[in-house]
Amino acid sequence: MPYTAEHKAETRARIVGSARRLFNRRGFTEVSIDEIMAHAGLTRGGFYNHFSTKDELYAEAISMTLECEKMTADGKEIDFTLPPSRLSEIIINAYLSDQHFQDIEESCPLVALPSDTARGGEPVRQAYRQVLEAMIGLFEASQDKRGDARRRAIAMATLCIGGMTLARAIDDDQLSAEIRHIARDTALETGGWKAKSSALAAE
Amino acid sequence: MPYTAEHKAETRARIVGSARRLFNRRGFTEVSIDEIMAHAGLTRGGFYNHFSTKDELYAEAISMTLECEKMTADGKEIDFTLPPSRLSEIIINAYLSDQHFQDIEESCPLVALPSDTARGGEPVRQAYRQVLEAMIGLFEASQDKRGDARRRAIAMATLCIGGMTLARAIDDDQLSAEIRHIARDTALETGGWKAKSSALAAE
DNA sequence: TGTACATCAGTGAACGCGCGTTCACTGATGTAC
DNA sequence: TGTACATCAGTGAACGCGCGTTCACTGATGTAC
Repeated sequence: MPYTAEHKAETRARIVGSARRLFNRRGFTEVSIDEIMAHAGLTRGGFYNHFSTKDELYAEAISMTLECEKMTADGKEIDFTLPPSRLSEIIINAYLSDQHFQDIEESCPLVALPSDTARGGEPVRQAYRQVLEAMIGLFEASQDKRGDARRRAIAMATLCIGGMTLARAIDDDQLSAEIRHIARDTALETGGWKAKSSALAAE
Repeated sequence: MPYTAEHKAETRARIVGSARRLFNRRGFTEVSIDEIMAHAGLTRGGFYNHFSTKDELYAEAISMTLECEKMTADGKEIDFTLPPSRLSEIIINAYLSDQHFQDIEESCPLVALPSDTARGGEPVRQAYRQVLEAMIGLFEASQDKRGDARRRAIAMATLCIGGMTLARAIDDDQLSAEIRHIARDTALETGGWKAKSSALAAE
């Protein structure tokens, strides 16, 4: 067997990674297979050695978030061995941060691609749900000493994703920051943490 | 002058309305000018008598929500002369309802097109912001007897839009309903109203 | 009131272009001997 | 250890197709006389 299985897996992962970044920036349909392959250092035709159709790639580009847990906060990698409560607090702050607001390519797909996913087929929407459930599960684990854990976790996730989605869609950076600060503080309060700067966020 | 000015304005409005419905369902770039014109009862070429480019249409399709206040709740038109507090309560319930979840074509563009808008030019993002500000303003007016009115209003808007956006993106109707119920109840509580069915929403 | 005319909303063929996908190929690689 | 070979990851030209936009046109209409 020429070329190892790892070689093929690595190439495949490189294609998915390239697609993820391009999709985050421009959406599923506006990115061509040509571009995805070029960014992965390959040429057009080879795509079909790894995927049978472009649609197949959408779900993988979203699911990738579950595998590579290389999320960062303040430039440092997030330590996933921290206790759930501390971890969730860090994630809420990172999620609605300036850094996540600006770094579209490395964005969480839940923020970058909700409309594209809603119009997509079953596999993409399943992948999107799985990433969302992972986020909700993480928040829920941080609430185990309080009642209504799941309810709070879903409210927190909605505030994080919804807040950043709105911030990205509008043309006014000041309003974007205000929405992100309020979403962050409300999510933190919902989870039982102290809001960072409610007064500052209002102006 | 052949054809009245109203005739041209009506045709133009028909094109924008046709575009609005198609965009809500499939997004900006996946809808062709051919389709938009056909749904408006016209042919391809005439488009450029009304708009100089396809991009110009995006902003108008979103702004349209501000003009035609024909929102409905439980099948009835919403009465915008109601006091702000009662009006906001009705709108939150309508926003996260089954009806709004299912009726994609007549959807609020804030839910249907956030990703498309984030990738769009300045005019689209301005239109999106104006519709969002109208929603925030309406919620803010309902809070005038309470402190932190704007903060609460932005949290309510984020829960409404974020909750419905997530509900539309996933492949599990039960989880969609759970998210919508929790977003609705949390928004209602944030505004000082009674939640409808917190217990039921949890399961 | 009736008619000739100028206007311009609407038509539909045509343009260049880039897309997703196919396919015959090529050449780097691991394996058998 | 060295070599011939089979495999298949990757190549790039080609396919049919639909897009946004242009343009010469046509014919319904309001207006001037």
